[in-house]
Amino acid sequence: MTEVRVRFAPSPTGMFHVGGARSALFNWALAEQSGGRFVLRIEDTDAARNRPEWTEGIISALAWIGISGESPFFEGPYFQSAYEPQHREAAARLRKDGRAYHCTCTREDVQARTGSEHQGYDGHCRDLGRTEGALRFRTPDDGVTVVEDELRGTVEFPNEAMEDFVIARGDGSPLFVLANVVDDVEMRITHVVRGEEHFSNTPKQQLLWRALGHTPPRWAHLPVIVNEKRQKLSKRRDKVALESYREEGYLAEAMVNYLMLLGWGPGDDREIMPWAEMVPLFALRNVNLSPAFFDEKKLRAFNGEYIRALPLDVFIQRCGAWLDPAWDRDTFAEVAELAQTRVAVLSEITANVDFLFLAEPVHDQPSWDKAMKPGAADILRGYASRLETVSWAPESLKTALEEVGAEHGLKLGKAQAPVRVAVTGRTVGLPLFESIEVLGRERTLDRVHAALGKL
RNA sequence: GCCCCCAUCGUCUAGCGGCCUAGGACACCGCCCUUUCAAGGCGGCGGCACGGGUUCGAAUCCCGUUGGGGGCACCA
Repeated sequence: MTEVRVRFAPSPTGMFHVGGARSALFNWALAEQSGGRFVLRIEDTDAARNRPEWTEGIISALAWIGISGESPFFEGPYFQSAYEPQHREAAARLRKDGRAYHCTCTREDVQARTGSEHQGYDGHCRDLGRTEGALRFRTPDDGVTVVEDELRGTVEFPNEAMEDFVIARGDGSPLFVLANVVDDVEMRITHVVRGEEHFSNTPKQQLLWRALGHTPPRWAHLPVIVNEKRQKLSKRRDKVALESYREEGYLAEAMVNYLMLLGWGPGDDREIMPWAEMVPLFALRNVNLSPAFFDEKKLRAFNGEYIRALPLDVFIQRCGAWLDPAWDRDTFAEVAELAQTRVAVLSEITANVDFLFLAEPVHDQPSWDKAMKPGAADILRGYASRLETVSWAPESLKTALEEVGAEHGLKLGKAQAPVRVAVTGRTVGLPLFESIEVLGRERTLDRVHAALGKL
């Protein structure tokens, strides 16, 4: 059995996005489960739109989700631009074999002749024996081109609807459709697993594979990922950059897990599943064919699951990047466990613990108004006086506030509100008495008095 | 306009002719727990787009309709 060689071929024309990540992951799973190879090829032949930082972005984003040269299944990255000689050579060969011909027609010429902007090229230059102009591939006039897609089965494309397409520009530079095929041939790709947006190109590419004297690979076209409006995710419209999710504090493990579930499922009732368990289960034939909506809410839920599953020390370490470097890590460690069930994305850690490190709690007027109802001053005054002498532990701090509340006919739930806002600045947050314990007597008293002064 | 694909709760999916009174997850709504908020537990809401066939039997197979999506560059 020949080795499975899949590829992922992004073009560095923007931030690496979640759709690409899912395609990469599916390919990665295929390579890993079969002991094959995952070839990364950067299609950098559109100089006008490429930028080196996009290339770096792709590579680092892939590494983030576990796809990198550290794995024996990884091969590359190759850069398409380096293969231009081969592309030109292939074009020349097709020309020589009579499979392609030069054409000097402009778009306007063709439209003028066909009288329609929807009609494709009319084959005008086919037999004119031109020696310059764009190079067009001669497509069959009738019959059908049959594509065997791993997900959709046999699909027939009428050749009548396929124009003689351009494979090289007038200046001889190769076009995507050609370069892509030549590279795949060159890199001995056995399975082309890519987004559905490439499906329409497949009959053309298959014709090219054959014209070049090779057996086409197995094709599999993945459904696209859509936004809430059911349209293909767009870099301009939608939040799609993997990097932005990373920066928000999504864990790679959660992202990988979620992405794998877009269009595919392990088959049982489990969803939270580590990569290693998914790999042997993954199969192209079980991939759904309809577009999947990228639901950030669900991603969030997954991320929360993964965060909670983290050992405490790992959680503490992972929070590091989101905490102000000036904030004391030992202090943070004291409340980290309490925070762990309260953050769904790591960036949320800040709002949970900032009160411990800031000179004054964050100023939040709505929270203040909500908590400082009439009677709040009595609670704060009463609690302040007990704070002077109470034994400094959560239980006694709690009892003290319960007593103050009781004096004013308030249950703890009500009585804690003004104290919480005075101490942390917010109406919601970590358990109050543990927070106070860590904050310390002096600072707590200062804050309660400060609040009293503002009332 | 032309070519192609797709169709199970709001969303992601399980289902691959009888195990389906259609299962799970997210979201949403209750209740419990509770110092706030989470987390956790329990429960609820909610779907096979429609119409024809095939079959003893259809969410599952076929056809049509409708609805979505992708593609039609001297871009990748």
